[in-house]
Amino acid sequence: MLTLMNAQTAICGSASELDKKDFACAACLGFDLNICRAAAEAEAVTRARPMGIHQSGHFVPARRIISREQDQQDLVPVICSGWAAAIVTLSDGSRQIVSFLLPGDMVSTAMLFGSRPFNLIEAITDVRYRTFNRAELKSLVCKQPELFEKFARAWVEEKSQANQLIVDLGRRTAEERIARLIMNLVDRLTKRKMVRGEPVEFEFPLRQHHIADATGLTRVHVSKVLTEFRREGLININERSLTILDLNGFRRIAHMR
Amino acid sequence: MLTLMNAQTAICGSASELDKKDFACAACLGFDLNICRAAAEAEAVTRARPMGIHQSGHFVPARRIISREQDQQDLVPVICSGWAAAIVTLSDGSRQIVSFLLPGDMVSTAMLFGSRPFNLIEAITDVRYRTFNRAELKSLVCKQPELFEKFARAWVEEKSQANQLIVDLGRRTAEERIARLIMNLVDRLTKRKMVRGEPVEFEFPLRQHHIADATGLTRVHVSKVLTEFRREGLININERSLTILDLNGFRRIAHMR
DNA sequence: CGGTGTCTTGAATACCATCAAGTCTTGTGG
DNA sequence: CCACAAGACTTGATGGTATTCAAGACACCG
Repeated sequence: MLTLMNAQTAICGSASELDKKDFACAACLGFDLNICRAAAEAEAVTRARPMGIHQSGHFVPARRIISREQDQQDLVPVICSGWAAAIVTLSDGSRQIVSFLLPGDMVSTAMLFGSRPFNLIEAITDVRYRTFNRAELKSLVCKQPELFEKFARAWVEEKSQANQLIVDLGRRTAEERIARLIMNLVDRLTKRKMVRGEPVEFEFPLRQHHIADATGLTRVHVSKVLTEFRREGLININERSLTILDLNGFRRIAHMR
Repeated sequence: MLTLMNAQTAICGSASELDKKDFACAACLGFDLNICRAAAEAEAVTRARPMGIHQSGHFVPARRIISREQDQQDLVPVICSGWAAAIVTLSDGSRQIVSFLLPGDMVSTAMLFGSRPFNLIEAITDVRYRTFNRAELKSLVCKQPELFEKFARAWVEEKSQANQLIVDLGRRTAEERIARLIMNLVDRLTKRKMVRGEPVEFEFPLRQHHIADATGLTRVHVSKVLTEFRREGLININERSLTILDLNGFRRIAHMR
């Protein structure tokens, strides 16, 4: 049985490059949000009759695929560090990003029930993630009401995000979609304490093609809108970092209509 | 405590017009899919220490609102008969239909966890629905593994539908979106035995503005695409009934790309 | 230095929205 | 049952928005 401690050593990739803290739950940026703590606590609670979850840590470099549609039917991945994207690819090669995954995010709550994801997960930055055994995690979720509540909240959040994206893609302009995507990321990153304030500024590893795939636009048009935002002094992007210069003005665009 | 039997009498609306069978679970078109049977069985199982769910039947005429964003925080509605839509309204009056609700559908599995829905539910046809007490239903779901599995499946299905809609709105043409919407409804109605085959034909109460709101298009453009479909001999719509004349041709449009 | 990937820009085009009639349905009250 | 009004659908003209295509600027890297 792997425990939280020795899971940190069960890593694929060059050992020298990997830093222990990247898998240590106490240091995890998504600690308060994610299920690792709950799983660890559950393990502690049930130690009378030890009931640990099989899990393991993994490393994937930027731009590589974490899991395909058919992979890992019985494993539930959780992002420990880095950004990833859940992507649906159409037969003509066009892509739609269904969600961005940030540290502490489960890839999808539906995976707990063995839903065959028809999307693939791709690393945007270097990503460290942890996988849990699905059956074990599921039975633990059913037994631990507190853990169950955590999943319920994650599910509600996931559905709300999906609904918002549907409305954005169906009824909003290119400017609104891009502004809302950024504001959405600001909100989620703020919860993870990954945003420096006054002015709002944070690591922004997305390429324009990521923004295009997430907003249903083309790369070219994303470029035009972003330069327009820059020209108006709303935001600034460079060196993989995004600064919101005029927060109110930007909010107004994101919430317009 | 209301039971399944006397719930059928707890109906708002003119009693004469309401037919008992419209609420009778055994006659419910969504019987195999929905939670009513499971709830009834759970009641039977736990009769030693009776543990029923407070529920009640309701009637709403076509085009009227079933519930607003803030309504019914502690009630979980399930459609018994008729079609409804979950709609997000933007401040400029434009609307996006997030999902169509068919007999046997829960409005959203997320409601089980008290998620404040930021959309409203509107009846398309006359609708009969049943509401369950949220807290009671939730505790029942946690206790009954079989009921839990049913919810899990509904949850997975709901997420899958949402993801598909995201891809359709983000990356598909008007023709594809409309064709896929129709094929999606065919699939869901087939499961409910609400489709006559050879050629495929079924009750289709949607107005063109419903299709427009669901596909992110305008009413005018929906009209043009539909007449084009008709002109090509793919489908035929009249008298609130839709017939697919060229199933393969229509499938090809829906799945293209 | 060339190679690669990212971003930018402009022009041509496809797609869809908007506007404006006009026709056809559907529902309602007399 | 008819007359009328409101709503639903159709059609064509026009314009806007976003895509596609093509070319060039720029940085980074071996």
